[in-house]
Amino acid sequence: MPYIHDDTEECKDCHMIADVTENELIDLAELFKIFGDSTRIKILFDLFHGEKNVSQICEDLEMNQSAISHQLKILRTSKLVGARRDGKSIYYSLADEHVRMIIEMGKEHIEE
Amino acid sequence: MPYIHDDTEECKDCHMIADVTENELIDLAELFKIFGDSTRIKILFDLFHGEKNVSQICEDLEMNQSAISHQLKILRTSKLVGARRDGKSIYYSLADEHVRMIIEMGKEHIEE
DNA sequence: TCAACATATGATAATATATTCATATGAACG
DNA sequence: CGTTCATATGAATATATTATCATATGTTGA
Repeated sequence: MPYIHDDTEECKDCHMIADVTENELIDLAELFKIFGDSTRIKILFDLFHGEKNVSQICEDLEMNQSAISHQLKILRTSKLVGARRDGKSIYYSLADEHVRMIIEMGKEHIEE
Repeated sequence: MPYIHDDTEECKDCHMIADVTENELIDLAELFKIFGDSTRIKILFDLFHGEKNVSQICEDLEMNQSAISHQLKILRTSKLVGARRDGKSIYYSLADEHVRMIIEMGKEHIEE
């Protein structure tokens, strides 16, 4: 695979983005996969408005609590959202500005 | 679903990105889903270097032609790549700069 | 401590997705 | 026109993913 290298050595054949290894590409696909589900993207979008607890997210998306929790776990594991406990509730929020930017970027693409 | 509206009317409850409808979010997830497969992202990445025909892509990714063609069809349908025929070969290329930017954005997120 | 509430988790079933194999289409050229 | 090369496509299988149901964990306050 000429342009996808096993390590991060300088590539003799190409000069653009030869520093991307196969594993990095797999990670990248993994990241986009997280955004590629409508429930998860609705959750992320819901969190654009600030932090929310699980019950609020369930109400907003009109979905059952278990489904939401399962997806929140995936988002947490991928470090796309953060969580903090306050009493019985757990509040979720977007992890960083990248999340916002990636979504905005996709939005722009679609809106054309 | 307070923050996800069925139409694009002005929202009374929120002021940020209330112009996103549920269908737009589904489209957005659909777009990210395309990037969320390692074969497709390798193809897109391969095309960063300029247009290539199917055989070249197969060689670069070390994958069989049918698998590549199936994924190219998905990329074509989603308008992420363009295709032109030259004799017996069909040359594929990235459709626009957004594709490049979305990938770069994800790459940045990962590299942190 | 126990009941009530909020959230997480495991198992299951339904659905979606990717790859492979076999074959079809389509172009070039003798 | 028939063969060869390049690509596309359909069917089948294997695998991954999601939502649901039932239940577990953890927190609060009586």
